[in-house]
Amino acid sequence: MPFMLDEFLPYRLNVAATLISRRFAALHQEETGLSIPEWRVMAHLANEGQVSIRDIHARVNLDKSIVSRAAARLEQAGHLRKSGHMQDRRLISLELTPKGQDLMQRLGEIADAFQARLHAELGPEAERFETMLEQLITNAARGNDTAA
Amino acid sequence: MPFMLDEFLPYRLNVAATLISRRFAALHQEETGLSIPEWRVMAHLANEGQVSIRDIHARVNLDKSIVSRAAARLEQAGHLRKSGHMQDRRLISLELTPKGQDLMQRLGEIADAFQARLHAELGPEAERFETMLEQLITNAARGNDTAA
DNA sequence: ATATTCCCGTTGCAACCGCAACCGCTCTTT
DNA sequence: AAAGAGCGGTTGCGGTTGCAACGGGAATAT
Repeated sequence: MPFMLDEFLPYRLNVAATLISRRFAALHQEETGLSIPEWRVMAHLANEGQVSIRDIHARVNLDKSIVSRAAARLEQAGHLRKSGHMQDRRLISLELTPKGQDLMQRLGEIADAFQARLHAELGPEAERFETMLEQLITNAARGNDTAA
Repeated sequence: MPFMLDEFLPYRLNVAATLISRRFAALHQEETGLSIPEWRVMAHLANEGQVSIRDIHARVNLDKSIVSRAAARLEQAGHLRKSGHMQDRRLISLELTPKGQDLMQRLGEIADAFQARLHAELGPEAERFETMLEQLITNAARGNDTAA
């Protein structure tokens, strides 16, 4: 049994992730033009209100620098506004502009529809799937590496 | 319900994929130094023998150019050998060198062990999980986009 | 046989990623 | 209060990605 690449879980996860992301991108890309990092920043802002870069970095699995640059692009595009934090002047408060809120409103619907579609395709066991995915993430998150 | 990013399947798939890939990389990186594309090319060669670039491209979800460059690096490192195809001189035959075979031998063991470990962490339903993952992939593969 | 079309692999290029260095600000220590 | 350590965000840089264009080779049509 020489080892089969396409039965290898990491490989399949990667393939699934890129394909699904492409599908999703195809649904909103033309309307929004957002990249994946930009989309994540927007989505996080949409239900957190005022947030700093480091918060996003900690929450959505993106490097500081990526969040920083995504935010710069989004500000440039008029989707969010940066403002200084007054207690701690190192921090920067990010906040959606009305324009950004509108966009996310629309995008949220697209995302929800897509999510529903995926669930439908997965059938009744979609919930199980999500749970196990969660399992994988948390296991990997706290370095399950050297331990045995 | 403002839309929760971390219940969004594409997002979670992406996070899971990158984390798992990181875990796997940590296990073999130091020994092999292979990047993900390189690893895929090697793995495919390991159980296909002589293959052309386009075959790999079609099988392992990588752009032509990426396969081409990965192959160049691997040849440079002495893991594979390129040779011209004689029927069709457009094609290039890639083949593992003995050194490359040794590496894949070793790497296959690491991969199998990791796979086993993941299955253990997922518990008895790992099979179900794999099946549904497959489902997602095939659904996405043949453009499930515009079809309402 | 020649021209047109198509295919394979490589390369150019612009964008992006990840990491580390950096600068300014805050907190702690003394 | 001054110095040092620590934190937050940006920027520089090497390497990678993805796409489109290219050049050589094969296949088809006339």
